[in-house]
Amino acid sequence: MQEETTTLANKVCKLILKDIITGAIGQGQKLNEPELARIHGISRGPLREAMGRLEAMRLITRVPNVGAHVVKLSYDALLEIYQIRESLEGLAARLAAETMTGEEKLALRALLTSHHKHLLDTQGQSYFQQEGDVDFHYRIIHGSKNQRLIDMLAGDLYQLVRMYRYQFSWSSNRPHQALKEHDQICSAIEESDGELAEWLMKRHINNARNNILASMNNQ
Amino acid sequence: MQEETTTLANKVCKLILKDIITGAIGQGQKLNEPELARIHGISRGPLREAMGRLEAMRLITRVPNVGAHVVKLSYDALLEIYQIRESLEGLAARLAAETMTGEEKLALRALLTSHHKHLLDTQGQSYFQQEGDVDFHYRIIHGSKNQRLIDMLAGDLYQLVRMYRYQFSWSSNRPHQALKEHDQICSAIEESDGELAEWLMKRHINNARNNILASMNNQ
DNA sequence: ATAGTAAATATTGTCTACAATATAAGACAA
DNA sequence: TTGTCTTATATTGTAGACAATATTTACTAT
Repeated sequence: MQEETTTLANKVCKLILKDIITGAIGQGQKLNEPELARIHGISRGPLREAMGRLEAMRLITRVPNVGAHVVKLSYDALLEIYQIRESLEGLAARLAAETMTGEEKLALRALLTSHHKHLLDTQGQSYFQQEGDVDFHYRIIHGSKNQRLIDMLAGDLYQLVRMYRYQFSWSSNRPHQALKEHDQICSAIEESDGELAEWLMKRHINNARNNILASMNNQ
Repeated sequence: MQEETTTLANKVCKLILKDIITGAIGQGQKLNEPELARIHGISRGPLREAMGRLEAMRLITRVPNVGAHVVKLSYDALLEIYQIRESLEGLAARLAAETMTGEEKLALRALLTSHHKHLLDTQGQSYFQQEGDVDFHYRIIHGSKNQRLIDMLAGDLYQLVRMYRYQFSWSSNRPHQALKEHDQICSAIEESDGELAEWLMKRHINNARNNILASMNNQ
C-alpha cells in the first residue's frame, strides 16, 4: 500500500472544508489565521494556501487586509444554485444518455435497485436517502464525460449543496417521488434517449427547487 | 481620486493572467517560482498565492513537489466549454428577459446599434468584432441577476474563452450572421419573452460551436 | 554505447520574522 | 453620556531562510 503523500495545505484544506460544511465553523464566522494555524499545527503559509482554495470554492470570502469569513447561506443563494443545477445537470443527463457505456448503465440501475431496497427497509427519512441522491446525480455527472462540466458540478457546486443539506436540514420530504423520478431518468438513459433524459432531469431538479420554495413559505 | 490599494498577489496575478491568455507564456510551459518572483520583483509568498488563483481558474495545473504548468488548449476542451456555455448562457438569456430593467434593455439595444455601425465601417474582420461579442454576452449574463451564474460565466470560463480567441485565432468568419442573431436575442429580451430568448441564445452559441467544428475539419 | 545508480543541483514546501494595515482601547472635549 | 481623536494591540501581507522532494548530471558496470 502506497503511503498517501500530499501537502500540508491539502490536508488542512480538507479538514477546514469539513468544519465549514458541517457548521463546526459557523456561517459568517471569522477565520483567524494564527489561531487556525496553531490548531492544525502548521504555519501560516500553507494555511493561507488552504484558505485560498476555500475561497476559490466560494465557501469563504476574503477582503484584503481584513480577513476571511465563512459565507452566509440564504434561500436566495440556494435557489440560484438550483437554477444552475437544472441547466447543467440537464445537460449532463443528455450527454450521459448519449455516451454512457452499457456497463455504466447497468451500474446505475443497480444503484437504484439498492436505493429502492433501502427505502423500503428504512421507510425513508434516513440519512442514507441524502447520500443516495448525491450518488445518483454524481454518476450521471461523470457519465457525461465532459470534464469541465464534471469539475463544475462535482467540484465546487456540490460542496455548497452539501453545506446547505447539513445546515438547512430540509430533508427532502418526498423520497418516494424522488426515487420514481430517478427511475424515469435511468430508463431514458438506458434507452439512450438524451432529449428525454435532459427533460426529466430538469423537471426533477425543478421539483426539488419547488420543494425548497415550499419549505421557505412554511417558515 | 482614491488610490487603488490592493495586494501584491492580486497585481501579479493579473499580470501573469494576461501573459498566459495572450500566449506570452506558452501552453504547457513550466512556471518557475523563483524566476517569476524575480521578474515581478516580489517574493515567493504572494507569487504562490497568485498562482493559486490561476489554478482555481484552471489556467494552470499544479502537481505537488513538481510545479505548475500552463494548460494546453485543445479543440475537444473548447467544444466542452461551448456545450456548457450553451446551457448556462441560455439560462442567462431567459433570466435577463425576465428581470432586466427598461434602462438595461435600452443600453443593450444601443450597444447593438453601435456594433452595427462599426461593422459597416470596418467591413467586419476587425478586432472590435471580438470585443463586441464579448460585451453583448457580458451584459446579458449580468442581466440575469443570478450572482452565482455571473461568477461562473463572467469569471473563470470567459478567461479561457479569451485565451482560445487569442491563440486559436478562429476569428468567427460570420460577423453579419452573428450580429443578426444578437439582434433577435435582444428583441426577445425587449419583449420579455424569456423562453424565446433562451432558445435563440442556445442556437446562437450552437452555431458558433459548429463554426469551430468546421474550422477543425479544415485543418 | 547503454542502463542503472549515486551524487549534485535545482525547485518546491514550510517556517520564522518583520512590515503594513486594520481593529480595539483609552483619553479628551462637547 | 456620547462622539471623536489618539494610542495601543492584533491581524494580515510580505520577505527571506531552511527542509524536503524532484530533477539533472556524472559515474560505473555490463
